[in-house]
Amino acid sequence: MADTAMSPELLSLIAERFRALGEPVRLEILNVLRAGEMTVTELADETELGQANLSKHLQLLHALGFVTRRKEGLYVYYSLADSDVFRLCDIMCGRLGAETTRRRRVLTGR
Amino acid sequence: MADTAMSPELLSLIAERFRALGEPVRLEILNVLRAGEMTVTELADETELGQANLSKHLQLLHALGFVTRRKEGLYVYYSLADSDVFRLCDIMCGRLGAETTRRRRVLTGR
DNA sequence: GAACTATATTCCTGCATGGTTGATTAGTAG
DNA sequence: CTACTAATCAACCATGCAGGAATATAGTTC
Repeated sequence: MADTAMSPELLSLIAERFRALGEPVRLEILNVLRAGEMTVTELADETELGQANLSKHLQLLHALGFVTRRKEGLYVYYSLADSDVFRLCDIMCGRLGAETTRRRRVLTGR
Repeated sequence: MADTAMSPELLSLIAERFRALGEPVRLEILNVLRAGEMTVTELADETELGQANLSKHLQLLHALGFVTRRKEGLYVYYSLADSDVFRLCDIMCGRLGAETTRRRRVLTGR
């Protein structure tokens, strides 16, 4: 792993996943799923998203491995694949906190 | 932090930061900066990006606290603000690895 | 002052993608 | 079989944003 390691392909794959999390509604979906597995309609209720729209987001999250699907009769149950998302969010939240202090330091004249 | 914690505002702030990393060229910029602080033109050489384009990406990365700036004479030196980005990428890479094994398991018939 | 360089900003174009609506496919119940 | 529901798919529109060209700003040197 020298300086300029990281092939363009790998960077694209990583970016693709970050981008998937770069949409508030998708984060919300994942956040709602913390409560446990849910059907699409339950999720639609919780998130106030249109069904088709929600379905598309779920396809994407599933394709990228953020959620798992389980079909049972008429229903499809979605659930979180793992807790990585929240580890990632925690780091981002830490950054937000740091940003605020930094900004305050600037305002108060260092 | 109950079930449906996470205000929409917070979700947006987090998403905004994920989205910033959801662009291959920005990841590349950050990756190149691992070698140490650099001027815009040096970065332009390394990344093969246009100056205006690069500058815009740098503004964004700076606004979100991923890089720091230091002006010296005519030059502006950019450098990584911290190593969070790579912690984040590491997690994503871990996910990529898991994905591959998962896919392989499916192909080989579980 | 003028001439030059490095960086930032503005404007424009094209593409990617989120959201909606309406069909379409699975699965159930009668 | 038909009638119904859940979920996905397809086509569309509107917005956002990456990229590039031209312009503007800051700093240097003469």
